[in-house]
Amino acid sequence: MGKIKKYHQIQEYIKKRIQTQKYPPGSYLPSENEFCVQFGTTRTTVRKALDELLKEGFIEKEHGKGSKVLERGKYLGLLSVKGFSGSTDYKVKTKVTEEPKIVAWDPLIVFPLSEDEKSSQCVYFQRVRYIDDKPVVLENNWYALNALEPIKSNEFVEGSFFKTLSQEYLIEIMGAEQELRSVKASVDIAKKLGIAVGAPILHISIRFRTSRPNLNLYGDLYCNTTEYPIRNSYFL
Amino acid sequence: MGKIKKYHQIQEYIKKRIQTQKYPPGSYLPSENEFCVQFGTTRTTVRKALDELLKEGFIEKEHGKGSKVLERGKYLGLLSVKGFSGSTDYKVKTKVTEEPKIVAWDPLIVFPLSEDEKSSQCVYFQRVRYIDDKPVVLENNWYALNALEPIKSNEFVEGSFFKTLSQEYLIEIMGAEQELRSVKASVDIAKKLGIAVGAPILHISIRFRTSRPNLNLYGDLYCNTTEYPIRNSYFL
DNA sequence: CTACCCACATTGTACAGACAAGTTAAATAT
DNA sequence: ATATTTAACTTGTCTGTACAATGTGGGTAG
Repeated sequence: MGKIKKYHQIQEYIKKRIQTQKYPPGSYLPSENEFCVQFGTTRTTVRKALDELLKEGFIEKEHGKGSKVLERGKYLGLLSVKGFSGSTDYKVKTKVTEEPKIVAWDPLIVFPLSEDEKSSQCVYFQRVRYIDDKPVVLENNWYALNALEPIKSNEFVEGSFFKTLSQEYLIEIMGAEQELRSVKASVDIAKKLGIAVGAPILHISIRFRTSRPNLNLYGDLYCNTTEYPIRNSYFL
Repeated sequence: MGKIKKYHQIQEYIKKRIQTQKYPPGSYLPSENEFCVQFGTTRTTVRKALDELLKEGFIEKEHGKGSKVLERGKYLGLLSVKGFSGSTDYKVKTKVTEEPKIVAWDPLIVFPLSEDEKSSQCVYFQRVRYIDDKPVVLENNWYALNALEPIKSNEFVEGSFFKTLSQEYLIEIMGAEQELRSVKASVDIAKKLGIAVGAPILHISIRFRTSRPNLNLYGDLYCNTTEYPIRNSYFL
């Protein structure tokens, strides 16, 4: 029985307005009391909704001031290249080296696919990340065609695939699993990253779980960590 | 001004009893109403305390049943070797190769030390983790002497340094930052891990932040990921 | 004996109100 | 004009209550 929870309705309403930039990052939400009037409820319920958004990382609260909309994208615990998003120091560029296209699943993927996924075809695209005009990360991406249509790279919101998912499709990252290996660069990867064959490379296999049922994003990253190590931080 | 928050007192009371095994893992806490009587308060306040413990990962709640004490140690987002703690598949052993001793800070540490830490001496110990009797991880550890006394390895609770901190010193991990690099094995590391010199090795520099002010734990890990990749998962 | 139902304990949601504590800007005093 | 006080508004804490939803075990009807 899909029970309607009032706090959940409020939570989803606010979340949608954040995702669609009606409440842009950095701005303050209406006060708790204003939401009470708007939804005909009490602060207890509104605060419960805001607490959930807090846990999901959409907002932060400031005592005596209000609830501020956060910049989305610092996925807690997610691996990120040192300097990424702290983009003042480095110039980060992304080039799509293989446009999204429909292919068969690649056996490279180390995570077991669901039956739904196996029965579907697969959308694949490849990107290379540059820092200071030097290639640092080679990135292969896959997802099931029956869960999400192919998206042309020139339609990416601000060039970001994840931002596109959030703002255009209202899909959020719920979690991820990763496997990390240190390997020697193959000929192909060495060429694409401009390094020596056999140089030590960090290989990351990753599966993102999303808020859309049956949609997982699979990634296969090769990182040249000699100059730009991978960073990862998280807090409880 | 008495900034004592009632829910925080209850939260700390329950946390201490969990850490000292008065409420052992797997057991159920007293019901919310029992805590209400015990602390002379209402369910709203007790539930706030339990919500905090939920967020900290000490308990989980089961609708209609109660609040269950969780096994501590699956630090969200923490890197762990595949198979670690899922110890049914693999035999994991830890050998302390260098007993805790007082030394000067090692320049290997990539994180900036606080003034407090720099002015203190440093406790160092080294461990090697084995899976199926094969060495997989070489681990250097440091922390400031003025923040925590040296602990002999034979006093570790169940051989675990983190369990010792939690149960004997009531110190919890609050978060961590990591830097990951893929490097070639040096002569020393190759010997200790039983691999070829120059083999690709995952180098992890990590700083744990703890609930004790001024106490950070610094780690420097070298992982042979060819057979046992590093795993990392997290969920929102 | 089995299957069902019901009472009971537990957590989940929601309402209504009170006061504390932090922030800000307008009003006031110097 | 500047500094201080005040008032208004915000989020934080807490009380008290009611009912809903879920899990458990015992009693009852078959």
